[in-house]
Parts: sequence; structure tokens; C-alpha cells
Amino acid sequence: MVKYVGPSLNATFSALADPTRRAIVARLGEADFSQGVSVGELAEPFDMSPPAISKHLRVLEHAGMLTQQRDGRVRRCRLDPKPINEAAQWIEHHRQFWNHQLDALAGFLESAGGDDVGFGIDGNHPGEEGGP
Amino acid sequence: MVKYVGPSLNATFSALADPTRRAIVARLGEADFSQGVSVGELAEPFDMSPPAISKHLRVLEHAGMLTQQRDGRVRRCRLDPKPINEAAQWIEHHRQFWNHQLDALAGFLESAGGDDVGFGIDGNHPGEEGGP
DNA sequence: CATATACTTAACCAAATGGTTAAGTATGTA
DNA sequence: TACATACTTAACCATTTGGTTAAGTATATG
Repeated sequence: MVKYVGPSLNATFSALADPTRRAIVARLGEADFSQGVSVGELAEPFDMSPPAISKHLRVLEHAGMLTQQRDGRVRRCRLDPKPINEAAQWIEHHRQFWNHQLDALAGFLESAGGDDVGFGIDGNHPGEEGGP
Repeated sequence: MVKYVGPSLNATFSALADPTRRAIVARLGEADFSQGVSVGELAEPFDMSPPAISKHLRVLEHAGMLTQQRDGRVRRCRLDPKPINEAAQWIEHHRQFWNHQLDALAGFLESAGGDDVGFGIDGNHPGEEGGP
């Protein structure tokens, strides 16, 4: 039984796969929510034509990560965090499995005697509940 | 100053954007690390030709998420969690900003008087340190 | 040695992606 | 009213993606 989560994760991860879009998301995240950020302001850091930015914004909008609101001739953009939160949940859910198994893997590597098998084992499990 | 994180995030998010690849990652995560999973076992749930699976595996491999090891005529696959951990870190880092700002947004919505602006505000911030 | 198994590589194809320029559209301003 | 501003839409293009089938490679087995 393979749990199918719907097309939203496709759109979200796909949207995050582009560095321009990640930068836009980052900028929107840091901006003042009540103000929003105009398309022009979002476009300013990039050496790219306005239509290219417009396309990126529609990708984010289609993924449900961005909402636009007209304010005169300016369009103010805001981030909707729900899709990224769902993507984060997907990762977190599955990380629980493999972070649990990393201990077993460490044991496997020791018993195998090889100290370089090409895995990125560095003992760093970010996001792990490190509490008491 | 836009912090450039390198091409690995591109490859990781891009790899996760495909449902077949997410299912493979999920299966690898649940599997026994010391055993690995053969390509045939990974391919079995999908109605897809062997070359298609092979391509998906190379995408995951190129993203650094998968390592293969020959064992006779079988190739055992294992998950390398490092890239996904980095992707999770990127999301977590930026979520700190906008989850912080959601409070301000709630206030903005109240003062604006509109109770339906199209945002997905549901008071649900998954991953937030939810106390003891 | 001959054949089956477990894949991969090569060649091809349709559709999607990420960019461009040119031409709209809607709003503000002289 | 005329023009500038802030975008979007349309049309086009090269590259990438996700699939196919056919052929190749390496290992196990009769």
C-alpha cells in the first residue's frame, strides 16, 4: 500500500527546485506580511525579464504558495505557508524512519569493518527532538 | 545579498517533485539499511518499464540521495539521508521567519475586518517546538 | 558452453520548463 | 486626453523530463 498524498507535493517540491523561486520564497518569508511585496520588488535582484518573473510567480501561485492582491497598478504578493508546511511534514514523517535506522547502519558499518562505504554518515540529524 | 546554497538543493527538491521517486525514497527509508533494497524490489509496485525505474534511480543517485552496491547480479540500493536533511534544514530555516510573522498576519486580518482573504491560515504550524 | 536473470545504455518521442521578445491591459499622472 | 508605469499574455525557442522499445552487459545456473 503506497500512500498517495495528492498532486500538491509534486507542485510544491517542483516549485522549490528552482533557485529563483526559492529566493522569492525566502524574500516573501522575510517580508512584512501585512505589507506584502510588489512584483517589481521581487524581480529586482534577478537579471531576468519581467515575463520570466511573472512565470515563476504563477508557478508559486499554482502550487498554492503565493497569493497576489492588486493595489493600484502594483500587485502585492504574500506567502501562503501551508504547502511548504505540508512538504516539511512529508520529509519529517519519513526522516523518522531513516534517522531511527541510522543507528543500525552505524552498527552494520562497524561489523563490516569498512570505514568508507560512501555514505554521508556524519552523526548529524537536524530536526531531531533533542530535548531531555 | 542572496545566500546561494549550491546546486544540491535544486537536485534534491527536483528529485522529490516526482511521486515515483518519493515512493522509492519512502520505501528505502522504511527498509533495513544493512540489507538495502534491490532495483527489482523497488520497481515492483510501479507499472513502469525497467529503464524508467533505472532513470529515476539515477536521478536520485545524481542528487546524492541513493547509493548502489552490486551483490551478484542484483544491485542493492540504500538511502543517503544527507541531501534530504539539507532540504529539510532549508525549509526549517525559512519557516522560522514566516511562522513568526503569522501572528502579525492574524492581527492584520483582524484589523482589516475581512475573515476570508484567501490565505490558508489554520493556526497549524507543524514542526513547531510544541512544548513538553 | 548455453541460457536465464537482473539489470543498464542507446535511441527516440511527446510534453513540460525556463527563458526570450513583442504586444496587450490596467492604473496613475501631466 | 496623452503618456508613463507595472505588470500580464502570446508566441516562440532550446533544453530537460519522463516515458517507451531494442540492444547490450554481467552474473548465476542447467
